[in-house]
Amino acid sequence: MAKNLVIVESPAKAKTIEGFLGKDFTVKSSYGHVRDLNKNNLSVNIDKDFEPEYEISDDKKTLVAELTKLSKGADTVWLASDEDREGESISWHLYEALGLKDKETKRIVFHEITKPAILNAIENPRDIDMNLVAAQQARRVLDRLVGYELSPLLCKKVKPSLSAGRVQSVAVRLIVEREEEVNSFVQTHSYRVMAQFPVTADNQEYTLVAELSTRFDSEEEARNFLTSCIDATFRVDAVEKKPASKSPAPPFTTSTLQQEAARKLGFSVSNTMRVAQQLYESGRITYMRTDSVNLSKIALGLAKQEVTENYGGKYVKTRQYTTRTKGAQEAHEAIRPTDLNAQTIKGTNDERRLYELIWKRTIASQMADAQLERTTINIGVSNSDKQFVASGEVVLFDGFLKVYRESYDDDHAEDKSDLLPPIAVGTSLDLDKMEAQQRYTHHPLRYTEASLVRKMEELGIGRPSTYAPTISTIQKRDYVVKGDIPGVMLDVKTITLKNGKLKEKEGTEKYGSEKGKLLPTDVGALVNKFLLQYFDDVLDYNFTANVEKEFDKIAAGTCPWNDMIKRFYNSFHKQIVSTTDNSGKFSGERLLGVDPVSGKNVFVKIGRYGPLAQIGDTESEEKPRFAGLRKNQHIETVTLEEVLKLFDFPRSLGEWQGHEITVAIGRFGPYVKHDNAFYSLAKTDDPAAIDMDRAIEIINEKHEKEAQNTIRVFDNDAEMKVMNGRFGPYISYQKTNYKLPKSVDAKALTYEDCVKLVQEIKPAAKRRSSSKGKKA
DNA sequence: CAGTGAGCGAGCTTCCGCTTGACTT
Repeated sequence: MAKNLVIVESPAKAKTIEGFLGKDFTVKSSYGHVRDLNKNNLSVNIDKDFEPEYEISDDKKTLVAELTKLSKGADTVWLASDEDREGESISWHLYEALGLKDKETKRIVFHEITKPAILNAIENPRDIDMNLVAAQQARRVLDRLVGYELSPLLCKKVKPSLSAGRVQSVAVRLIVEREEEVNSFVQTHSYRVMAQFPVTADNQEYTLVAELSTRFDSEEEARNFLTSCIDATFRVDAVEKKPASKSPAPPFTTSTLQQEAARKLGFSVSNTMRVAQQLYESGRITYMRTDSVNLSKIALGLAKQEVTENYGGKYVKTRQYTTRTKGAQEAHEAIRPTDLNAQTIKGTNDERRLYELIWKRTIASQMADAQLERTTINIGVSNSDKQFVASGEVVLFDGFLKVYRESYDDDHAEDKSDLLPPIAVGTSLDLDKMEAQQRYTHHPLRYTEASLVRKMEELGIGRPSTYAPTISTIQKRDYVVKGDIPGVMLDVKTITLKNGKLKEKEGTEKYGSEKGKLLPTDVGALVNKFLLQYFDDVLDYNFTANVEKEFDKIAAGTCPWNDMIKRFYNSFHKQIVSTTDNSGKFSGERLLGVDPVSGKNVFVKIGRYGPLAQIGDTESEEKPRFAGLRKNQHIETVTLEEVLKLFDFPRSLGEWQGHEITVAIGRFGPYVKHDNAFYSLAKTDDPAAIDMDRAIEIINEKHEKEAQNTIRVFDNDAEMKVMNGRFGPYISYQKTNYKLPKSVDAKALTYEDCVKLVQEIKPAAKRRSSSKGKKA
């Protein structure tokens, strides 16, 4: 057995490092944390100074046993987890879980995975920093207390199986408040005036496009100005040229990679991370969960060489960036190609595209500034004190722009590089055309996944490893959905002056359409309202930043961790108790009006299964009638008329093949029911308009599809079927599914084969009960 | 996947950060 055991966090890292060290070293991975608080209870002993009760995580038991065995046979165990709060804690948990001894344990750290860095680390070991471990423990306990006291309260007061936490609840708040900004936005309009002047200079024809420096509030003012311009003359009053330079963006961190991959490649945040993980595991890029913009010396040297070879020496500018991100821990390098000489790689389409993006960004970060010249031309109007302004930009030296240009969320922010004609002050200009057009102001843009990540990073909320999971959590809890906003058509008036005459035109233009945006659901909005009302301190945008300052004090050894937790918990727990005792159900109920048929009140609110409509008072003797709202209906905006229609279901269509057909709206949308079987309507179907013919069509379509997916049936047993599904062939037997191994030829199975396979194969776990099933 | 919704109350859920595969109909 090797004399030395090195433990790092990631298996890919372990493989690389093993190559740097000699045969006396075995390098293993802990796969992240090995111990944690028990998932099923609080596991923090409030009465014993908040002592946490740790246990080895279920999926780490065999790993810990293996590492323990290896450590017993080694002279020295090198704990080489990351150099940040979580990494220090991982080392300490390993120390505890493996039962290590001080004498034979050494703690080492490195920021880059290079041979010199590793060897240097081995020569400079230290002890585990228990202050840093305490800071992590405070972070862990705080998150557990907040999450496990708030979530049950939400379940009780709002709706079952909800959750709240330091990070997710603030993410939801951001989305809810942005939606409120959009809804309360008051749209105004103004008239923008553009003019075109033909110019001949250096034997070339140009069209000089200029915008009036002021806008008009009313149509009348705009018309008056254009009328006054019929007899006006135009003259160049000033030409100003200013040199400018642009610097490249720093190399990628997790957050900036997610943003750029979304803008340039259209990737979702989780797709970016999945593809990056593949690139990392195949050794193409450095670690993809990082908040650092730092590049290793080796990388800087390689980049310089690559830039020089491809573009020449004057394009080189070696730079080291410093992070400005709140709470960055910088345990890793920035995300970069491991081999900067490889401009492209082999792999899937997504892998190649993401890799090229990373390569370009890294290379560009080590290139010279772009040199520009910005020109502004002011054009005077003879009978007005107003001026037209034309501006343009010329690139004198492209520098890093040769390789890479960062994108912006707002397309309008892209710089326009109109080429302006060389022209002297005093030149008089002929007007070709002038146009005043109605422009509307735009509401703030809703968040995309990627812009939410940017905002969270700005607030210091969440970490590189949690951005993607947080986004999926708030969608899984149904606080937020990803969707499109169609926008509205607005009337746009245009007044044109050409050849000394005014012409007017009415048109329309689409405003406010958005794609792939995060939208709050009724539940999300209600939960946010509840939390803001009773726990505004935890929902505060600065809450995380403030507790981070306290964690820093703990890490510096100037404050005991449980003192900090006690201070927080005393007031927090009081709020929990008083809210539990003093507040009633929080349902967001809204009275829409009176049902004309029964004369009873009609409400909408959040029920046990989501938004619902209710006819009749809850307190009345007679049981109220209920109906779930449709997906596109919202508590705040739905009307009485729309709600009443929901009570038209279930609706009978008559009898077919001896059984009644009904159409109804269920949990998963509208459906047709026949002979105890359910058939979902197509998205294009209107449940109110379904007739007998269409219902039969829907039923037959589903039967055909099922027949197509059936590989084998058996005459002697209707419950045994061999089917073809999304994940390959499987046996369906007595409502349980059994996935067939690849070695089996599904078409050739006999009934006896199937019976045997059903006994051998572990049934496919059902998604819903999977968490429960594991435990039992 | 499938038609719930009050109230009662038993029993359960739930957090954030570190890591990968296993698994899904």
